[in-house]
Amino acid sequence: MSTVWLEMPKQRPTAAKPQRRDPVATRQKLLTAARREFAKSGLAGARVDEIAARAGVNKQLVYHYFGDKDALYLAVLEWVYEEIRAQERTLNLEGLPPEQAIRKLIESSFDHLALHPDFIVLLNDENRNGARHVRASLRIEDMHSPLVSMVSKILKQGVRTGTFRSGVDPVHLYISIAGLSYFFFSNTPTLSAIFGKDLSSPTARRARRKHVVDLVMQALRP
Amino acid sequence: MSTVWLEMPKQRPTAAKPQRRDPVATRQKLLTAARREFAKSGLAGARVDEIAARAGVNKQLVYHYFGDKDALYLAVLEWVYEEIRAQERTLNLEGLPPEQAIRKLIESSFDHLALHPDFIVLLNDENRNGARHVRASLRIEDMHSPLVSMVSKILKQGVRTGTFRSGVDPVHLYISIAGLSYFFFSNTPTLSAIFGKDLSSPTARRARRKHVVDLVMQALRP
Amino acid sequence: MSTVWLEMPKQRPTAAKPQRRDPVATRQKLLTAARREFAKSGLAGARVDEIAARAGVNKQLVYHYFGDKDALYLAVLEWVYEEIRAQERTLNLEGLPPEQAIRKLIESSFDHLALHPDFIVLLNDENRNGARHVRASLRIEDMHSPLVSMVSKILKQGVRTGTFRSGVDPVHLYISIAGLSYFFFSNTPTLSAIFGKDLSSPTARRARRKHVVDLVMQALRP
Amino acid sequence: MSTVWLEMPKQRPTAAKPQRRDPVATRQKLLTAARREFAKSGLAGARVDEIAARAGVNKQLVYHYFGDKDALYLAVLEWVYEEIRAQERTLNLEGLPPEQAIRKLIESSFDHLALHPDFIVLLNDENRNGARHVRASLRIEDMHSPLVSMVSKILKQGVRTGTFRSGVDPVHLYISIAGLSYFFFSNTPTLSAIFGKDLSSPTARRARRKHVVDLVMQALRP
DNA sequence: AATGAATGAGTTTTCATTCAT
DNA sequence: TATGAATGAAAACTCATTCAT
Repeated sequence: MSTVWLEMPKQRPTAAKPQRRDPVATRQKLLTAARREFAKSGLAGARVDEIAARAGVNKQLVYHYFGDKDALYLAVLEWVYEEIRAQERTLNLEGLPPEQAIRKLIESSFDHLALHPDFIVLLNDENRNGARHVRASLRIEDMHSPLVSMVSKILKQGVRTGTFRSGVDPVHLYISIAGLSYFFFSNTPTLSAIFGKDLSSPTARRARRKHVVDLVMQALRP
Repeated sequence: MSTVWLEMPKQRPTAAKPQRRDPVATRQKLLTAARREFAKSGLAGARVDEIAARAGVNKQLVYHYFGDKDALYLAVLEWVYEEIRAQERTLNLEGLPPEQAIRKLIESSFDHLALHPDFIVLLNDENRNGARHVRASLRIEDMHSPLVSMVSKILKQGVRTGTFRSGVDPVHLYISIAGLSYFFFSNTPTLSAIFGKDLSSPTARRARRKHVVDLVMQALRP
Repeated sequence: MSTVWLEMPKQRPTAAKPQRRDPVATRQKLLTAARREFAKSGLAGARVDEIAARAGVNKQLVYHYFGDKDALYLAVLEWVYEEIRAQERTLNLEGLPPEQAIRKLIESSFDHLALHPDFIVLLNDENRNGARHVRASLRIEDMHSPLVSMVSKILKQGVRTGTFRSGVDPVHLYISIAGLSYFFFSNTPTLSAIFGKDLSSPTARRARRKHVVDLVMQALRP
Repeated sequence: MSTVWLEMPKQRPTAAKPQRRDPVATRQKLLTAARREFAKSGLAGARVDEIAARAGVNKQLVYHYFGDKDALYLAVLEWVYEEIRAQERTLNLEGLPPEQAIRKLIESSFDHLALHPDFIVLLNDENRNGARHVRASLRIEDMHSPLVSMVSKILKQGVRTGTFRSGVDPVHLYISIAGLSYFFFSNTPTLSAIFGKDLSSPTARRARRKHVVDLVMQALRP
């Protein structure tokens, strides 16, 4: 599970004294700070001042490196999308038996959200305004997930081997797998309040993870 | 399915001289306008000016009737929660056979979101800030859904009659039913962009509805 | 010669205590302050903060009453144009003999600029950007000066009575009359510096006034 | 008529390897860019960034070569003043008969403004702030126009030969000659708008030129 | 109840200028 | 000489909220 975005920008190894000017590091610091601020407060609620302060740099550099608040938001979105794709690339579902492959997909999908709660918040904002940035981004367009076709392959294989029932649409299955985890993480606070039950605890998470895996696996039985 | 919020503000009754002052109507106009504005722009992005303009009344009345922007937001939240509970009360699942009951629950859950897309947006914002308003609201606390215990009953009955398998947690099943629809509606824009496929069309919706019902029903088989 | 713009906004006569809220007065205070600031610093150099401070009101009221800086600038332009037209309307050249009429026109043209030095500065900025505001203004469009046709009439009459030579284009004569004064006032600082001679003194002005009148009158001799 | 400022920056000479560093050329490129930017936007409206971009060099070089924005503005002013003096030096009015001399002076004055429209805009800004730069410039001080004394000589000679009337002040005549052209060019946009007549066309210019020459020549008749 | 004026504290963005390489 | 990073002050404009009528 990648945690790249939490790492500090690499120091140039040969530099004796700490670099006072390091554009790459500065850009990364801004991006990291922006990710946190946007996740905490949304696009409209985020403050450029706050982002610069978190990054420990001058506010003007936001404009120097990214143009404006909106472009910075897009850069963050591209980052988190790249991150999720990177994680997907590490799955290597191909060699596995259908059942194991689907199970692994569900679990890693759940775990990714658990590890990157900001992803959800960023996406929610993006969806509210009609995916304006995502649709405009060439980079994200190029990141089309290979998972749907993979899910399709796995389903077919599973049907062939008698592991899965037929008639399951791979796109919708993928959406379901994502949604079963996404909604849980996304709505933990209101669900906890409504049910009077803390769903953010590790125990509750484990229970949810198990439930999601079970639900999907049972649903796929022939 | 209640559609109260789509109704036009009450017409002035039969008074000869058009009534310039109508507190109830004014309050409702503000609430309706606020619901739309908050749904469109989120809590931080919503503009009090815009709400007043949409309602066609003076901005000061927002403060007169609701105190401040935050309280208005809470009032909107209470409204949509009340709405969803009202809808749930109309279900009358008790008399139905378990399978039909669950199916009806899933479908009406899906349909409610389809009809009230703003509900999702409002909840997302609320969840981002830790359900601050919901937890503070006594009214919402009183609206604890009776559905969980009902789902529990239905599940037990289904197990008894051999319709359902055992071992399914009612709370998580409820969350799953909600999440399978919620995520689809919530993320339609980004999903459409990523999959290069318009998920907002009636056809796509129908397909999703069927998939969700199938998935859950299949998962509950013994 | 109108000095309207220097007057304080009228107090409401019946108000015992000074009005705390007087939209008309507030608007006028802003307009007056803006006129001075724009004249001093030009459109780009003027500061909205400074205008509000000069007017003694909150900066936001600039936006409340005028929309933005640009619209405020246009309002000032309309004001000074209206002023110059108002002054022209008071001339009553019709009844005068041609020679007196032209002389009066030259003198009052000179005097208006002497009295309203800001007019020049405002116009210069407007001309630099291609008369963007003037062309967009319906009010200024409606203020077409009646002077050109009047000059035309006077010239014709003068030719008929043998006072003036023929062949003088009225539009260009009007421009010349304006230009002979305008340039003097407009460029007083650089001309004074270049000629090493203070052209801003009352004596120098009187001399210039006489020169302009003489030049034009002599040029019109048959 | 000098057109130096329209020329492209000097081509790199015959050096085999293209010369990356050429202080003289860089300075000139900056000056040319600054002239255009100041003419377009005025001192306050001009952007150092834009000047550097137009010049195709790094912004820092503005400070390296000129100190600050203000000093760059002064350098531009000195340039245009030098240009106008250079043009005046080429007139050679001395040998001409008085009438021809004055006519030539008027025409070349008109033509210079026609060819260098930016001169006007630069001067307007300078005049608004009281000729601050011109007064501070030793170079401009040294450029005192020899024309006034020349006009004086021409006038005297003309009076002697019976060509001109007496009593015309040479300084004011010079100002008038300048003003009759200057105002026309300076205010073309607003005048065109107000008169509903395009004064920027070649035809309109020719008519204006003729009018100005006529007006002055007629005014000087005995 | 209802209106519009008025406010003060922000919020994004701009810009001349300086620093480090 | 030349570059691009970095800065701080200020710019236009926004916005929730309160005041006066």
